[in-house]
Amino acid sequence: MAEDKLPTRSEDFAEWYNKIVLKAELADYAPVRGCMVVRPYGWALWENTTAALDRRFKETGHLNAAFPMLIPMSFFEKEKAHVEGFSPELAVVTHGGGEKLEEPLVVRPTSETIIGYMYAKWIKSWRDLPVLINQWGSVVRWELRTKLFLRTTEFYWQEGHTAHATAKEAKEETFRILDIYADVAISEAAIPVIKGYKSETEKFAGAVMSTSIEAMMQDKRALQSATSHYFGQNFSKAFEIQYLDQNNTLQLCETTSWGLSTRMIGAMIMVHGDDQGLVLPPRLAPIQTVIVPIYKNDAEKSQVKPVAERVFAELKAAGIRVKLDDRDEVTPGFKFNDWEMRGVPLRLEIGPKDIEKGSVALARRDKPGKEGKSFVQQAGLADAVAALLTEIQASLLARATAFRDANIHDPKSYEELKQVVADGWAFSWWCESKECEAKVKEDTKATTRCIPLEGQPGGTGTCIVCGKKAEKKVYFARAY
RNA sequence: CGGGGCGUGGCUCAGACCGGUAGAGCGCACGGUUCGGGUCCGUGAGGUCGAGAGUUCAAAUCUCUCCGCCCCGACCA
Repeated sequence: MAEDKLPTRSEDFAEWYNKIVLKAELADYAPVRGCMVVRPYGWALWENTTAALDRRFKETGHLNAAFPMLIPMSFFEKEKAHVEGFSPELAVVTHGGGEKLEEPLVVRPTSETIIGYMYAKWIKSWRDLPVLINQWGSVVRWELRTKLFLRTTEFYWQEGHTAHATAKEAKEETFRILDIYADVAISEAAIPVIKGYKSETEKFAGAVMSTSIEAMMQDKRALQSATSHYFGQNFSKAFEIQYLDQNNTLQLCETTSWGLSTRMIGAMIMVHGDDQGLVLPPRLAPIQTVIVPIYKNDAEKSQVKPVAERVFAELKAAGIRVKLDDRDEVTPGFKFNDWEMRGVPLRLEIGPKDIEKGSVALARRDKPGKEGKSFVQQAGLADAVAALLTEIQASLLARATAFRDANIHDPKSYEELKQVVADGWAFSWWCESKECEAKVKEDTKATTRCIPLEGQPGGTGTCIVCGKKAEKKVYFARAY
């Protein structure tokens, strides 16, 4: 099986990533260009992520709905920036039922247009506002270069679309959702993300303001992990989303949209994984604890098996996502490696020695080797396991945060910036001009990731590129 | 679309330069053996050699065309 081993992250990070996705059976290549099949283990991880998000959306008053995946081509032409942004990557249906269609239908790359159309129909009065709707589904974008989970032709996501009476409310909504995204990333996925504004060049096609959460991968590249946009009246003008206010005056709505996709799975892989394979955060891991029974003959098996089954039942009853690996055709050593590769946070071993001592052996995925190994009594095991899972979750976040902070630099000169973004992020004053942004990209391939909402030093400084006065500091990094 | 690499059982690849009727390891099935860190032995199933055309008595191998995949760049959640 040697040739099947993962390359190490330092040898070839891109190849390590591809192999891990395939080997851990998160996803596989589909027979369609740039598309992937999300396999059950990967989908379970996504479902846990979506559940965490969906709960928060509902707690903040949002409702789920479903809109068509086919959108009339003409809808895209109604908002100038939107069509310019998306037309290069549209998949278009030209035939239906054997006949050429009068108007081609676009396979949705995002649903602002068709939802905007419906909102225009539904919204008449100030009493109808706000409209807070989310949709779970998939979209298609004809990307030139794809990569499993990070950028596939079709990808799964949620897209929220809201309409409000005032700019203030719409902006509040934009940030409310950004906070939810950051909370899910940090407290569920254990990914320390940075919230911020996108620059003019990086913002969404048709947005007045785009915000995002940005995460640092282990190769120090940045991954935009979710976005939340404020549209002002751009889409309400294009689709005539209007309402009568309390003074019987016709007003345009203020709208937002926001999305988080299966890309988040890619972020988890690249933030936490190690050379053994996946490392999943306990809160989202499909299997939180795997039990590996150990025996070398039928006599031992008959002793070990009932205990393993009892422990399994206890953990399950305690609400822990637990799996009992009772395969007879492979050895315990094989199972250890197998579940490590699949990122299960905690392994629980039960063998003859444990039966004798009334104990079990625990092995933490985040701390391979002796450091993460412990022995605990079978009595009160569920509490001990739950506590350990909580600790692992915290330790993953702490480790990722330390890594991120160690790789964010504050270059003193443009020359130094060029050096640091080759293998890290730069946090620098920037005059917010497109020219300076373009120069950095040209010289280093790094782009502005976001102007962070928090952690601005205050006052003013001088732009790291041109030396002119700058109001804000921005992150420069190479992005996925 | 530009640059690079690659298409041979499920996977990783050998065979190609020098044409002669397809191999290995892993995986898979079955039997036995083993089991606290990727057991070992035996038996067996499994291949339009990416596709098409051409050259030839004969093509995985030579020629041409096409298709697909991966990596790097432009586009992007």
